Amino acid sequence: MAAGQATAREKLIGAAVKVVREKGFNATSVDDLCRTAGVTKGAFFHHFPTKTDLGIAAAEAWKLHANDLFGHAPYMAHEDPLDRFLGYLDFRRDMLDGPVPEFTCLAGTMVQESYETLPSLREACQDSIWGHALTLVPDIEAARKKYGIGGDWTSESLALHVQAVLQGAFILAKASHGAKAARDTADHLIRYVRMLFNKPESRPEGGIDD
Amino acid sequence: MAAGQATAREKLIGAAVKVVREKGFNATSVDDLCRTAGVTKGAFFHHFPTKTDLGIAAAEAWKLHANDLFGHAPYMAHEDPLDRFLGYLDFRRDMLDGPVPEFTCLAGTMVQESYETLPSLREACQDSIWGHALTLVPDIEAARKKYGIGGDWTSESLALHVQAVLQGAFILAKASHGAKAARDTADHLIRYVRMLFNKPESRPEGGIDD
DNA sequence: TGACACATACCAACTGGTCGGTATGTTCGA
DNA sequence: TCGAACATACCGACCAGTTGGTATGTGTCA
Repeated sequence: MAAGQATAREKLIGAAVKVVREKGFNATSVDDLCRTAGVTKGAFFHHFPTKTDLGIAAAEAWKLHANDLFGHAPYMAHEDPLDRFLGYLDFRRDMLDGPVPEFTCLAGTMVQESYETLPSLREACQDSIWGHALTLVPDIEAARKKYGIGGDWTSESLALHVQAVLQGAFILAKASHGAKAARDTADHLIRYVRMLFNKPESRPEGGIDD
Repeated sequence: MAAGQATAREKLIGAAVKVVREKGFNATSVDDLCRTAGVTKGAFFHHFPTKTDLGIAAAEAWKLHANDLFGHAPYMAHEDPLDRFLGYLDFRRDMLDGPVPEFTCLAGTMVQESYETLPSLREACQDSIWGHALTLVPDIEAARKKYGIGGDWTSESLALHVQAVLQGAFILAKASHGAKAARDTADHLIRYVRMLFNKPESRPEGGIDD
């Protein structure tokens, strides 16, 4: 609290974010988490009444982390709301590289294992996913107004669709142990959004290849 | 195999499909599965060397079930390949009703918990997802030829994109304990495919509301 | 200033119960 | 009478969570 180092609580949340994304929530034991965090079991249950409560805290931390990361990314400097939205999508597609456990979503992983059995964790995951998705709504809404885009859809639903496609991309990446299918599906998403806003693929030279 | 009733093996696979979709793979115990199937533990380990092997068998059965269900659905009667493809998408969106555990994907659920820890199960899940996705490719390919649709994408990638969006829709449904967000994201997918094929929303009266 | 009361952070050993899996039958049709 | 298909009883490992304790503040009042 006062000093500089991470507390046991923070170390445990960090360990949960890491290990749960690799093994899933149920397969991650409290001992796993303590070992990874470098703390004892006593410290664990001092800070969290149950393992589920650590999951909830991790989901909250995950949302804050995501909103901080994407809220301060380079593309946020764009003046145009559509440029910011498209910048977000490009940024997310370009994140789909490196080891699979490093770009997947903690909340999306945990909710699959908890939605019928751990209501409080399910709720925390929903809050994490929705809480991030809805940060996109103002830009989408502004872009629609600015460019006069109508259509039979809401800005909220498009923001959630973006998250859905990314979550689906993570599953393909996990299933195939590689990111190619995930990148391809992100490209389809980007193509869709550009079509919605009448702004088809613009860059004259893509540069990247697979 | 020979007689009429389901064998213990078949009952166990059926139980796995049901219970794993509700609770996840790791949270489902062998005793759970035996209880649900109405067989004993001896029967379980007579047919499957490990719990993982039942997961693998369930993933295979899941693929066969899906390909049978969608291969014989009403929309398959359409002559036009694009109508069949769009019929598939409508059918899948309309399935997003009723209890969440009944429309979600077994393979997508299991792969999240196994991709880093159980290679053989991960592979079976990939085979299940890809094996179903690729059944869409011939119709997509034929529709592109018939209507002269080009674009910088492959038919395989679109087939996988469809599965990705559905998988993502399932996660939104699980997170929100309801199907609304899932249906909305399916609508975005349908809108995208129609735009790709220059066939915007056609029905004069949707009929359904939320 | 210092000593007492209290709170926070953490620790190692332990517990009751559950887990996946095994060992050893029993049943029954060919 | 043999083997496949089951059933029953059981095992050691591991699990989430508990216990009783220590070390280190922190506020407060004589």
